[in-house]
Amino acid sequence: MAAVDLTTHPGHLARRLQQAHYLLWNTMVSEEITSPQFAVLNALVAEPGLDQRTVGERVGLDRSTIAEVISRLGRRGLLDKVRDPQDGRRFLLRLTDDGLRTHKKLTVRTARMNQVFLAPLAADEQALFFDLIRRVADAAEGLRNPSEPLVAPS
Amino acid sequence: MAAVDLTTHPGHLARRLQQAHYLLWNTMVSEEITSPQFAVLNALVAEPGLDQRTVGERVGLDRSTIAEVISRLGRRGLLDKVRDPQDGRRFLLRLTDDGLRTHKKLTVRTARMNQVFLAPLAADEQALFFDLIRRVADAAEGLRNPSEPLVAPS
DNA sequence: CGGTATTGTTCAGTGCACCGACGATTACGA
DNA sequence: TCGTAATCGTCGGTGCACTGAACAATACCG
Repeated sequence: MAAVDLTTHPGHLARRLQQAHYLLWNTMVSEEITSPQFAVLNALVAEPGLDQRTVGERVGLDRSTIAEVISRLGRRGLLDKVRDPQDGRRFLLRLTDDGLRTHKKLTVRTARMNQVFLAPLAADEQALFFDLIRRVADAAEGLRNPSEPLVAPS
Repeated sequence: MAAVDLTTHPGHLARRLQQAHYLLWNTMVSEEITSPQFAVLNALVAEPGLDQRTVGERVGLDRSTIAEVISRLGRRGLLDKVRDPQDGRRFLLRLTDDGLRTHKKLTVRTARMNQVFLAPLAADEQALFFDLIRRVADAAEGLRNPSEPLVAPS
């Protein structure tokens, strides 16, 4: 009697959206490399030599998760992990040639997939779609670290 | 050099949105009951006596996942599982009193959480937000079952 | 210089999400 | 009616995602 309409719940919609994306990715992009794995490859193309924690920050994954993703990519020979000689806590990450090739190949397929995924929306709606989701996600992430200073403390 | 801007990738945004929601849920709604678990409770409030597969269909989870979620809810004493006397393959699911109480309590908190989550958007933007996400998710789900007939075969 | 705090990584535990394969049960058709 | 097909649930395997705790290395401060 007091049941709720889940289609007005952003969390439920977000989950369904991600699942839909997951399925499309699997059929149109790759069954081996997942979307989060591609995000890591992409971050390392942009900034080679990052450490794990920073990569996680770039793609939005916590320490534990990023460690697993990187371990899988390393096992597939797509990246190399070297201890930082300047700071023995860090591992510096760098794509292998295979990793670079894989990123290039998937970039093309990902673009095609995004077109199909967003096909139900007109061009201006797509821009809105990005804007709305980004604003909600950014705001919620901001709630996480209320202590994050916007200016450096004097 | 050929790195891509992930903020224009709907899949990446969807993942970030869901993560943001997950965190907010954990702090504002419940640390015990998760959002998918609440979705199952809600489906059983609306339609008591459903079988597992149908519940999965209602909330958008496949058989394996729904089995685990239901097993957890059963372990917590929130629902009962009874073999269908009419069809020995099925289990009929029904909330316990505790399950009903839990759903009621979480419904209130979930509404509050949704308000906070969507606060960055104006009212008309929220409606748009729902509409755009729903359209994309529905279309992608449609691609899944191309054999799904829109009209009953004669 | 030495002790404490911070930082980067790992590990254990829980939960969601998919696929493919399997056994049990029911439905359908020859 | 009897055998094949479809359906429901389970199981094993892979991968994402978080928390909290442990460990090692570095940084900072008295």
